[in-house]
Amino acid sequence: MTHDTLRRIKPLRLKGLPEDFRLKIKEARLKRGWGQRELGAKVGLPQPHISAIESGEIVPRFDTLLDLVRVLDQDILLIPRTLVPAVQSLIRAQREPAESEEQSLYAADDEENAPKEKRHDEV
Amino acid sequence: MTHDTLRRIKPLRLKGLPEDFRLKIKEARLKRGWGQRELGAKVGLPQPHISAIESGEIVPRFDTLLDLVRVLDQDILLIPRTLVPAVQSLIRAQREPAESEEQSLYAADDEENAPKEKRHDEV
DNA sequence: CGACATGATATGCTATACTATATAATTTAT
DNA sequence: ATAAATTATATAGTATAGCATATCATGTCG
Repeated sequence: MTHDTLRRIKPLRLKGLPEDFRLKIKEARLKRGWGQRELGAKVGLPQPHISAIESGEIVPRFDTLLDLVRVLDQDILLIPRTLVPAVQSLIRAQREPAESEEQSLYAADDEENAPKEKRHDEV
Repeated sequence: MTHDTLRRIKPLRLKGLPEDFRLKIKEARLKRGWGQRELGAKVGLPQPHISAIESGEIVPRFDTLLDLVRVLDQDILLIPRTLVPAVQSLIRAQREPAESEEQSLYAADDEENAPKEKRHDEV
């Protein structure tokens, strides 16, 4: 019964973390030019575990998730329901380039670190 | 700097959820006049487990926590670090009565439901 | 092509969240 | 003070997150 194979064409319903959490984590990781191994190392998790979290194979403990998002310069907050839309638009506003005629002088620069080239002989 | 964590003689360093999460959950529960048993029932957890979560004895899985806060009319969001202060003051603003000369017409009414009297012969 | 980096999968083991239940300890009400 | 409700603790079993490691598949680049 719980097995409904309604695997849409798209999101591939899994039972792990909410999709937006998974996507944002992965996106933030890639934006830094980090591999799963590198991210895992920073927080003390093995690469396969990062893979399992990002793919929704497992749902991590709260503290594990918190560690993860924090090395990605994010945080997890408890938000009253009525404030959720406001907070989300705040986030979106920062995310999007702030489209006006004039570009703002400073890029919306969160976690916008140079992907930092990595050589193959580095540990 | 941050909010000086007054780890006095008391708090007895636990490994559970962050303290503010635990306190806010408990506060929201009490505000509704719910006991641990009642809260647990709404989300399918036994009372001792709620106790363990609130007291910091354990750190729950993310999905468990999410279920919990949602029946308390709250949500958990991923916030970019730079936005955290803004979001927090948004929350505080709503929390606090908005102290001005004129009171606002409508109370800052989140989760501000009548504690709903309960009689002892009720199931 | 071959060397290498990355991510996905698999296995065995350990730690612990979670379930279910009972009961003690506290708090609140009458 | 007694009863009732609420919360904390205890025990035992199950499910699964997390750890460590190896391997496979894929992609990139020289």
